[in-house]
Amino acid sequence: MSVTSDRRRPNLSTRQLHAFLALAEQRSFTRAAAACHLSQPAFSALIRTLETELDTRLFDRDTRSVQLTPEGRLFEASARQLSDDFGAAVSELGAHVQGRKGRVHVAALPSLAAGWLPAIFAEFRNSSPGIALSLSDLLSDPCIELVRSGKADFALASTGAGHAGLSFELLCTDRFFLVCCKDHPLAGEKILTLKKLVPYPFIHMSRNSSVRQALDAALHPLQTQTLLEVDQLATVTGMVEAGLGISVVPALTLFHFERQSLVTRPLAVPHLTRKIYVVRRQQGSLSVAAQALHDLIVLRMRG
Amino acid sequence: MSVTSDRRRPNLSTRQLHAFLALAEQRSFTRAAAACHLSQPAFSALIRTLETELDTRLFDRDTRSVQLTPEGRLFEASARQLSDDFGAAVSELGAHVQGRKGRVHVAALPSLAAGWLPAIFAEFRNSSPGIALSLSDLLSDPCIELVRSGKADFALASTGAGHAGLSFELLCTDRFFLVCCKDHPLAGEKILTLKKLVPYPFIHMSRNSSVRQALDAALHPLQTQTLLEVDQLATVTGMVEAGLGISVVPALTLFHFERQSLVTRPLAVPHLTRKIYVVRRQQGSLSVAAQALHDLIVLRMRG
DNA sequence: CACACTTACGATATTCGTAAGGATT
DNA sequence: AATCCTTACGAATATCGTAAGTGTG
Repeated sequence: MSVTSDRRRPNLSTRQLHAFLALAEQRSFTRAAAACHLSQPAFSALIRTLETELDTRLFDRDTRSVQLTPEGRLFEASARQLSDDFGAAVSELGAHVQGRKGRVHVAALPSLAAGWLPAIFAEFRNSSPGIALSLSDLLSDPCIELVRSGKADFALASTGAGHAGLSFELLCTDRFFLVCCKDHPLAGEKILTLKKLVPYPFIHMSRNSSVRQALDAALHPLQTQTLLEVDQLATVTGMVEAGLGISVVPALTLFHFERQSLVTRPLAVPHLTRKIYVVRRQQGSLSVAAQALHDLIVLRMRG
Repeated sequence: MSVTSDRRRPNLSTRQLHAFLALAEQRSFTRAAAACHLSQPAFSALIRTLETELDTRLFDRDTRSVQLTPEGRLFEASARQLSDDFGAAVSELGAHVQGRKGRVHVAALPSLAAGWLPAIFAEFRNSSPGIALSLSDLLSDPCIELVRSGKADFALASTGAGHAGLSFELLCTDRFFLVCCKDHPLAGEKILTLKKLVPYPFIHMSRNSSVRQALDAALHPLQTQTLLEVDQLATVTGMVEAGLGISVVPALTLFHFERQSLVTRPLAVPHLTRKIYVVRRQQGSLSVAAQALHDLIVLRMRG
């Protein structure tokens, strides 16, 4: 029976590589064994098994001198390279595991991306400066699509619809506020119901925005006087500030409306909420970096 | 007590690498175990050990699906590269060990290089086409210097002087021949002694050649009529053929004198010999390729 | 309940360190 | 005699395969 199997896939370990290199440098079993924290006979056996597995004498050992054979010298270059590459791979992996390196791609609704996330990102960047951050500030559906395709690690979106393969975890329930000019009749109202709002001209977000969808659902069957539909919250700010109309937006967007001439007032409409979900793929864990950012987001929102 | 030592130098084996890659491809412990010729639990333990040593979960294993974690995907690229590099290094080494690849640098006296070695080299090249051959055709001293400096694997030279660190193994004892024109008075002599030669004009090799040194030693105290001293045997051929004089050369150089107009006759001078040695460094073995060529040279000369 | 991974466990192999052996200076 | 590598050997450790356990569709 032939024993060619050993030749085909010798089982080498990094310890053997390290031992080989130590011996090549020290040219002494005794010193190299000490450098490897091994007894000298154990070290000797380590080298012997390496030579057996490679089916070659790597060292000429005269009692008085130890030196590489020509084949050993050939292997030395490979061994050094391999050892370095191993070290680099392990240390790269370690950096990712420890959160010192990595990349996180978050998809989030524009309203969150502009107002609430910046502080979170700043805090995360401060504690994990080695993590590269990407943020896609898009509407719910494109956000979710980025997660599904694997381009984003997770999303902060508002659709609760059951997408197969995705998991939706409720992050928070966003209550709505009236936004109007300081001198608007509604600015002094104690209790703001939807019925009190509808007589006034409205600046709306476009229909595919999460803000608008939550609002429309709550208004039904009331009708508003829609003065304008816009895509960006910043535009709403400008329009309302110019006195063209009022608007209704979730708490997390109030960042856009902190201005002298404007007033923001909570609505007394319990069922008018926008739910924000953390959306991620159902199977497959997050990277260490993504998990850390996820945890921070959840902590700052709920903790 | 902290246990950071495992993190610093994890002991990985090529089997673990191979197992990892098999599982990453097959996405099934059962199939990957089969591919590695292991029982499934043993394979499972192999992966667990790898994850422990790297201090990371590399696979998300739901009972129903197995897939890489983000960190696992990161490591996959490194693992594939490392596995390939290992294979390349081992196979390169194997090729050298089996004599399918390699390089041999021989230093040899010009007289051997031109006449006797070509057939040897041809035979060696035929049986070992992957071995790159170098030949330095120099006088003894430069040949030996190439060996001492490690530039040549071994030399075929004639100095028996004791150089420290070099070993001299007698390869053959070269007897001398008269070379003269077919119509020269000596061409018909039955028994050729040195005394019969000295009256005639001599074409000599230069004093630092091995041929000349052996000859001078044997002549003493006889004196020859030195017509000319030249460096190359081929020049001797031309001079003798032109009828300018006679010469005395070792058997291994007779290749130069196989010509219609010339006669070569053995000398009856037992102590006139040139000894050819195989010179190599005392410690340190020859490469597989060099050893093979060495063995062939010894075999063809002595066998 | 069928399938796939994990845990349990006894048997086998490997690897360790101590101690003795052999060769060279 | 001193030094350095190898061999011998009992002990500790690791790894294997079989079989039982666990969780999910």
